[in-house]
Amino acid sequence: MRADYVTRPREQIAGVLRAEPRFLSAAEIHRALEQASARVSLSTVYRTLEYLRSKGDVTERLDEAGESTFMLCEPAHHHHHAICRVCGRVDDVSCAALGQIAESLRATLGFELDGHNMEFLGTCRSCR
Amino acid sequence: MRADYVTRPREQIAGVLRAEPRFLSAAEIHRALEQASARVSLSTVYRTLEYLRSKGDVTERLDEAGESTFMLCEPAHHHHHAICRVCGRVDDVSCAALGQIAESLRATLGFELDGHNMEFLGTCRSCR
DNA sequence: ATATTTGCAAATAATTTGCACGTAA
DNA sequence: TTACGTGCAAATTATTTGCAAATAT
Repeated sequence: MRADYVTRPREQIAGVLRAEPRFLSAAEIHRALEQASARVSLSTVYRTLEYLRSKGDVTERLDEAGESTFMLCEPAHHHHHAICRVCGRVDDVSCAALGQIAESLRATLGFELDGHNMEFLGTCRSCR
Repeated sequence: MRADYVTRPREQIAGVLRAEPRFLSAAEIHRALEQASARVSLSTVYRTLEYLRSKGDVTERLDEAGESTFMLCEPAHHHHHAICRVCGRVDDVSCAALGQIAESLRATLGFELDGHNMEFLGTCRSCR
């Protein structure tokens, strides 16, 4: 589970992700494949998602229930997400204010910031 | 699993959380109880953590592996956490800049913000 | 007295893994 | 040809649940 072989399951899974720009669980992807008459095993879905994640093509997110969900999204430029609670639509959000926050954490807590997670939840423009 | 009965398991579990101001998994709490010769079943740990969470006494966090972890922390005033990668120590961080972020999301994306998660990771003062 | 909590063992559910077979290179 | 990927079924792991016995009120 390392080399970049181009296989049908990998293409089909990438196709589902490309068609649906929101976070999907392995089971949702598997269901989408079934509906498209693509016979791919659930284990292959898991293995392929891990492969894509390790390549940096896919972002993983733990949803409220603790399930892993995935979305095509190269994190080349570090950024965060505004996730619509209604439709799941995801917009990218940059983190401009982070420098100030890092400085404030260092000054008030002596805390050396080296990573962060931010998520914004709400309602997107088309769901209002 | 609702009423506020004061039972020994509940007191013992709260005791472990009080003694350890960082996020602990159900299994870690269970192990701590064993070491203190407190015989409490793992299911009771789970049920009690859910009870404390529903009361608002405990905050739940999904760690990197997707496991649930818990910490005593009434979210009376909404805030976030600076978590030390070395020792797990947690400091509270307020979210003062959120108003501006909400305004910016509304203006640029038409996104109506109604919730957010932020986590800051790094090294605390005593672990540097 | 009686409503609630607990312990235990069994059930779930998401995810991972071993292995024989299929496939891309 | 051969290293890698896939499918299947079984294993693993965190978490939940049913129920009879114990406990708090």
